[in-house]
Parts: sequence; structure tokens; C-alpha cells
Amino acid sequence: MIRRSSVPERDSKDFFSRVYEVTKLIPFGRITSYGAIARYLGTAGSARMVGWALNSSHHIPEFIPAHRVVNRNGLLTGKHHFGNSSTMQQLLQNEGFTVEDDRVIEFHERFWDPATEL
DNA sequence: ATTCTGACAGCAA
DNA sequence: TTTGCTGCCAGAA
Repeated sequence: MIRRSSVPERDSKDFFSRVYEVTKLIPFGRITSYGAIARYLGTAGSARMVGWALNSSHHIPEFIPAHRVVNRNGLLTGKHHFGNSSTMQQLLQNEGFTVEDDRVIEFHERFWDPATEL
């Protein structure tokens, strides 16, 4: 009796949960990229999926430091998905990052690769 | 079940 | 160097 799909949230949570878990492990003052997380999850190339998962992170009670995840160029591609367009930048600056033109200057220096650190 | 879309990444012009 | 197109995986309609 395989009665799945009755609760789709449960099945999807399986994959999303991994993204959340990794994202929550990002230390304060550190930053990573969608591709790095995707690669750590074993689904390299599905970086877009990571962003999709983080989009869902808004409706869960836990705090997910999604602002610490940017694209490979250090660009704040997901800033528009936060409350205000400047919220993501504000959060990063609050952690000591320097954001210029929607780009994290300290991206390479503060880069945190889960595949390497974990 | 099929099709479209997406908070990316990589490669070609 | 910058701009554009394709590939990727999974979820939502």
C-alpha cells in the first residue's frame, strides 16, 4: 500500500529539506552559490532548483539565511524575492558584506563551499 | 499525463 | 569583454 501523493508536501519536502539544511549550515558572515549547494546535493546543474527551494523557504517557520546564497557571479539575483528589493542587500551588509551594484564584493573571499567545508 | 516555468551555470559569438 | 542561447532538474498548472 504505497499511498503517497496524498500529502504532496511531504514528498517535496524531502528534496527541499536538504536545501534548507545546507542553507542553515552557512555560517554567519559567509556566503555561497546556488551551484555549490546543487553540487553538494548531488544534483549538479540543477542550481535553479535550489533557488526554487529557497523560494519555498519563505513559508516555513524556520529561519533560512537565503540571503547568503547568491549566483556564481556574487550577484543578488534573488533580492526581488525578499520583502523589499533592498532587504537581501541589507541583510548581507548587516553581516559585514560589501554590496555594490547588487554584487557582493567579498564573494570570493567569504565563499563557503558545502562540499569542501562539510 | 503533458507542458511551462524558474532566486542558475556554462559555453559560443 | 558583454550578450545570448542551451542544458539541467523538479515542481506547479
